[in-house]
Amino acid sequence: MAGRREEKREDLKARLIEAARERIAKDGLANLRARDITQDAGCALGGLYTVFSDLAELVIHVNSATLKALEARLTLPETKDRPPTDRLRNLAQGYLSFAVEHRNLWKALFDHFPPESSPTPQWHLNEHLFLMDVIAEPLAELQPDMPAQDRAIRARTLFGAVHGVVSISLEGRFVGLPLERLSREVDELVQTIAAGAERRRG
Amino acid sequence: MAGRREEKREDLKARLIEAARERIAKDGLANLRARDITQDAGCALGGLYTVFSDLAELVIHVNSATLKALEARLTLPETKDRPPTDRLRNLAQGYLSFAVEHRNLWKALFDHFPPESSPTPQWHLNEHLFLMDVIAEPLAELQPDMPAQDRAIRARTLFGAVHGVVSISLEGRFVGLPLERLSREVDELVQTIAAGAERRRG
DNA sequence: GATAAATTTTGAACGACGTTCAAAAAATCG
DNA sequence: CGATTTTTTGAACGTCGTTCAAAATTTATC
Repeated sequence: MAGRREEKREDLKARLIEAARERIAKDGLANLRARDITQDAGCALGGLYTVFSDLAELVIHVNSATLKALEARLTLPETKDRPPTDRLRNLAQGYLSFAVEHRNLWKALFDHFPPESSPTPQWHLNEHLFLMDVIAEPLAELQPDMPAQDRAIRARTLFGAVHGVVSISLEGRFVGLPLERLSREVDELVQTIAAGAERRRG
Repeated sequence: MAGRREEKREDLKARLIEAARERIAKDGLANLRARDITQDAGCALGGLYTVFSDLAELVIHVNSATLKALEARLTLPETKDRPPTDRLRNLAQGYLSFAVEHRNLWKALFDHFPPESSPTPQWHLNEHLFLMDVIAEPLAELQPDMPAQDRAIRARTLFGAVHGVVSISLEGRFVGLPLERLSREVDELVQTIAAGAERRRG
């Protein structure tokens, strides 16, 4: 009967994360309430604070799950041996469709700012890095002579550009575009950047 | 003694906006408190609600002022008659430096989501459009044959790309870049996109 | 200028929230 | 089974945005 303690604790933790995940997916991060989560998870209000230090830490675990789902979506072997530009285009389209299909969970990735009292832990910051890696790989084929560090920075820039176009559209601060048109804009952006990179190669 | 009423009302409104602006600039949108604002503005807590329907509406007025400041920064006649690509590069650098110099006010532009009960008014949504216009102008020179509507969409994409790169960096979700390097990434991104646009012209 | 009526300003009070912690309940041990 | 430790509970606290009856002030009337 050893480890039964830890097991129950992990079970509660998982239930809380799942409850929070569903609430965020349905109503958005801004409408997340500790009382709703604990009710859904079947524990008392205080139970949440026996597992997490605060609500922000729970949200980080939800975001961690979202990042894993995004990684799964972006590492499908779909276009394993296509030209690097096509692989980048595919990544961008995958990012766009993930954002559209899981809008609230995706938005929570960027809308959540933990209080200064408990900043984002390093393990979660590191979880973002796969994004850079999946982008850097096709980039390496496009510009084999670029130093790895420059390539990492360039991957970040490419991600930022695609992410910016997607989020400007989905946050609806400007006039909304039909998804079809947004998809084309993203695709042309990636092609343009990829062509620009290739042109400088060698 | 006519209009004295309206005058006092407008004065209180201005004091509240300025107090909120200073609080956001110093401590960020997330730390904005109605009690702090009214104390700074020299009125009672309830006074805020005689002028604005809620705190969100006051924030919109602060964001309106920030957008006007950004517009002023981006419409300096600095590079009035330089090639269109240089003008785009200049706009991007101006956007970056504005974001760096007024980080919290700039962040508030994108972190503020009014509740569904009182969505962003049209007049404020319209205030964002100058951004599209200042970008569309050099784009028109680069691709004179592109239909105006396509150009408007393309301007949005270009803005989104630059904004994304800047915000990914300044929000510190990934490893931070030295400003100098960030500036170069933005510049090369704009040059690449501009070159890509020009290549397709005619 | 005194008094009444209308308007503006005030800040205590309210409900909702995240968080805490003493007490109750449950599990473990001798 | 009683004693002791551990876990779970939810009432209570402090803070927040917001409201609104009452107080203060301004305006109107004579």
